[in-house]
Amino acid sequence: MSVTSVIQVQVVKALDSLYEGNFEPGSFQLSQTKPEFEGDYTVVLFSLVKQLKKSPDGLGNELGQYLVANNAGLFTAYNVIKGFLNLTITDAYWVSLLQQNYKNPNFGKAAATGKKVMVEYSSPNTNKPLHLGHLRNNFLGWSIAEILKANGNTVTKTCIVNDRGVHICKSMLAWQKMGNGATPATTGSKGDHLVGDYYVQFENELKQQAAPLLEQVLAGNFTGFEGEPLTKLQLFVQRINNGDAKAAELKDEVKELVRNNTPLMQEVRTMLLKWEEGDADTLALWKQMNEWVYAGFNETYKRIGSNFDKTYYESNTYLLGKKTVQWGLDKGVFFKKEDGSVWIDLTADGLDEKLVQRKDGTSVYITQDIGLAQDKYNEYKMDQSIYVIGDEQNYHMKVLKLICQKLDLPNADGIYHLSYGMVELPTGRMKSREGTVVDADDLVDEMEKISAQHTEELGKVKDFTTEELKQLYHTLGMGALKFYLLRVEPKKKMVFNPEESIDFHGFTGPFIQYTHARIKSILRKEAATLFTNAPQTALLKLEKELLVQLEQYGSILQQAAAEHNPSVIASYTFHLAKAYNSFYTEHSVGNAETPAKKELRLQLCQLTAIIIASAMGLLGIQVPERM
RNA sequence: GGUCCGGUAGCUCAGUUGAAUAGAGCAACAGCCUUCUAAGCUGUGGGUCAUUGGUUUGAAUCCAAUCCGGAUCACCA
Repeated sequence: MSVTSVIQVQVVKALDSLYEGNFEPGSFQLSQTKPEFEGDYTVVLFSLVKQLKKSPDGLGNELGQYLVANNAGLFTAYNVIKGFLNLTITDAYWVSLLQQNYKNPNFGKAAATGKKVMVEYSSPNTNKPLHLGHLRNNFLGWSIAEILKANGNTVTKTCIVNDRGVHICKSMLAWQKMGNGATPATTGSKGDHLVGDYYVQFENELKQQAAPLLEQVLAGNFTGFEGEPLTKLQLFVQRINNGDAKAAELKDEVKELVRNNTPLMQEVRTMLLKWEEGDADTLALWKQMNEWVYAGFNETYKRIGSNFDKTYYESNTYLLGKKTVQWGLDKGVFFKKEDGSVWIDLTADGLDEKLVQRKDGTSVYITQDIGLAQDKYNEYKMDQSIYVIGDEQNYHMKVLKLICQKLDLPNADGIYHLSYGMVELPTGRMKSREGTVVDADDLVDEMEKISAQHTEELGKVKDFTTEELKQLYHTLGMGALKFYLLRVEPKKKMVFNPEESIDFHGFTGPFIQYTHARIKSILRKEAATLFTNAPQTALLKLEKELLVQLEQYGSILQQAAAEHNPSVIASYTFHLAKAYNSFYTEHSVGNAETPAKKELRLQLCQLTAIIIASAMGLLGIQVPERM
């Protein structure tokens, strides 16, 4: 049980015996005492003052006296200042906590709850390599899965690979037209990059084809267009020419319509139809190119430490929602329009009418997602299903959950969208069409290079073998990168400036890794004298501050899981490392004043190292023995 | 236009279930290595918590309005 829970219980007991009323741990606030006051934890008295109609001073003193008198092992002193009751915990309590846990590798982690959770993350398209945005997604998904495990849940990590559709057909078509049979082997390119290059080539070609057509359309010549696109174009162009305030947006719409009317896009659509019909040549090419991509992805995943228990492929799941549509119609949750298309009315919930099946009978994105959600549940029967997806899909995920709830699916209430903000450049969003995307492989290379540079400058590991150095550079580079992306609250968008390299000082991964290496250096030297005396001794200020922080790890793990927020752990671990470093510079472990002091400090070192390694592990970050 | 999210130090961010004088890191400046790793430690300066009004003993935090930035509102995925 955490210290705060213990205190809460004792305060409730005290209140019950001193006053009339119904008290529970939630009746008052308990917080850590601010450093400028005497004490460890503080009861905020205002809510009780109101309830009991007593003066803050009177209540504080009565409560403080009672607590100290009746909990000799727990409280040693109290003081009351302006409605705050500051309580000092006995050193004996802290020391015994340390002694019981200093070699417990599972300190802070919860026992099994029997709950099953699925975390879906990464979910790449197979037409281009992973970029910085995917990294945030991967790190978040992996980390939240581990955090949930640490809280006693059974977790399944999954990935849905978007391996079919217009996007991959674009790469396929460009490769057919311009590839001359190039393969990763003949070009020496990583498979995902090779396929991505053809995607870029397609987009360039498309741009060229669309440019004269766009000019023609903007000049009012709509030859070659018919039906709905024609009506839209005529309207939009007219509005642009009339100086509409939204001219820029309208022009984008026009551009999109024009692009879709080019011969190249016709070819892509033909190819997609062939794929759907099962055309052998098309399927063979599709399979071949996807395999190149998977080989590339696997290399990157291995490097960044992403892994999945189960991988779904969209080509296998995209038809799954179809039978649900009929079922939803039968239940009266969906309705059919005259043209045969199927919809759900969400206007009562403040949303719109949403299409779930096209008039031609094919299913749309949301329908596929409903189908996949059912499929997942049938196989895993999980209590919660977390989707790590960017915030541009907030609306989509809201709709998905709502539809599942209206269909009364057993998995519906467990759907949780872990939404995260985009990673932007100082110039704005990354745009693949404009080539401003920060490539994941390049970035990892860069981080390892910088790590090597720093390490060489400091010259502390000159005896390392080449292999050990390589490992260290990777550990440090990934530590810096992962920490950088995870230290910010997920839902906030963040800016990455490629000009300023990611830092290695201050609130960073390497700072914490360094702290760990420092501790290990001591423990290597002092291992022989470990723990022979009883470290019953009074705590110095910095010793206690460190210990108080160590104790909080369990609560931090709970908070991180409850909020689905790894940045809570990043923040905590940084503060812990800071507390350790302050302690370290002020007090010697090896040359401690007495043997008992030495042992106490060694135990502090040991538990700090355990928690740093554990916490960083939950962020997917390794900690080195030396650096 | 509707809905949602954000706005805190020069920069990047904590703090948002209301509570003591709003905190870190980076950058700037001043100190600290004959002693366990200086990727460290200690200190200084830096704030109209977007704005206005409200609720409250008490508001960065809750409510309302406004301003700024972003996302989304496809028979795309």
